[in-house]
Amino acid sequence: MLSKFDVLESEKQERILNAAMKEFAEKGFQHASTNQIVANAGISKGLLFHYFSNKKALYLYLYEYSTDKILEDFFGQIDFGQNDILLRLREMLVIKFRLMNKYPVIFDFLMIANRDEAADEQDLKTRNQAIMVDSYEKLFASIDESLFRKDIDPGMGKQIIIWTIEGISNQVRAQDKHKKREEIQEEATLAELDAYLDILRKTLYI
Amino acid sequence: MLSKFDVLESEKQERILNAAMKEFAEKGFQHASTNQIVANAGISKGLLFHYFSNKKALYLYLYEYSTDKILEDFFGQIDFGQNDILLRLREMLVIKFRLMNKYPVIFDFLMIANRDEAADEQDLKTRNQAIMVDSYEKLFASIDESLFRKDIDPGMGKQIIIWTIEGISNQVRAQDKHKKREEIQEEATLAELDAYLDILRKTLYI
DNA sequence: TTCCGCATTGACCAATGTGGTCAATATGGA
DNA sequence: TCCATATTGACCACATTGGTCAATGCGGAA
Repeated sequence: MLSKFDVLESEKQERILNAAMKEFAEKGFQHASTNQIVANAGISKGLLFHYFSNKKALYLYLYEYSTDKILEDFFGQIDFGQNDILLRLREMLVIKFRLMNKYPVIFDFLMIANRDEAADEQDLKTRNQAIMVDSYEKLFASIDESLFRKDIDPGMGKQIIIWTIEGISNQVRAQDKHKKREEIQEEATLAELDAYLDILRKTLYI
Repeated sequence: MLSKFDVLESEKQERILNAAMKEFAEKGFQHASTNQIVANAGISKGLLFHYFSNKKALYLYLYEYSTDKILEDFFGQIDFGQNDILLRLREMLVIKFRLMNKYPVIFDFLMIANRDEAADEQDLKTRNQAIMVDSYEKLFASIDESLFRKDIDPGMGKQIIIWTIEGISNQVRAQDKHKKREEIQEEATLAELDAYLDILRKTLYI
């Protein structure tokens, strides 16, 4: 059954979700302040507790909501037929940009949520962690190792590629935090990414 | 003049410094709890305020202390004559390991301290930031770009190398957090690092 | 043994902030 | 006009905060 929150106009919904995720991501469950959340979301204290029965319910809602989003968007629409790791990772970064645009803190929130001791509900957590790890492994399991130069360990080659793309991704996020948010500049970043992918292809592949 | 704190036996001193840096790194200046710090350090509340007049004085002490350590150890003993970036970065990682062994949270603390809005004392902060940025640039300024393959942009080549080493470094730190701390295993990690450096040399250099 | 001076403790305090409630009000459609 | 729902924010009991200080522990000198 749909809760009162689920039928909100999506703009207000996202304002609340983003404010809450940001607060939890910064301070963890225990030290996150509902006062801060309502202030950032631009709603009254009473309204928040009209939507969610208490702090923990809000947290769990966020957790399920964001894992769902990630699983659908991120793992759901990857083309597992694409066995060239360079192209597959490029695809992932594009999806990540789309998500970061809509929920700027969703990845931060999930990262700390999976490590937060205070907010247990262990079953839910371990279940989702298992799914995540599983999908993550699948992402890099079936890639075509024959593309690599013969004198290079393919596992290490993969790592270098992953770290490079993480580096670009983090660099974008850092820039983005200091700037006034307009839109994450996909085009410019993708051009940069492609330049790096060219180098990696030229050097690591046959 | 030496404060009461400076003449403590170094074991106790480090216990207090590490406890305080950890707390500030986790929660930022405003939300860090002196109660937590004394609990983690295994001393009484009164003793902490016997050494430091208040929370801010403790914070500033930590800030100066750790920037000093970094500037001395990290930037002070790098061989700027070594223009092969691969070798120079290897050197830096070794020094980083040594520091992380003694002060497991020193880098975390400094990273958040430089961004923390609440604990200003802006002059001190901007001064040290300037020094850091300056040194950081010097670290990568004089490297020998002629070592790179002609068909590779040297700036991008550098970045790939830096990101790879950051990747290894982060991976070690993540492992280390989950393990019972004995010693950060320099040997094993250095062996792994060298394997990666081999690949990078083979692929990016002439 | 006595005594002194410093190291160390933790109960205590006013102040601030917490998650959560609820009676009062705004709002918009019938 | 009226009602049901959306929304507010003052309010509460309670926890935690940074910081104090009278009381105690303790090692060495006499």
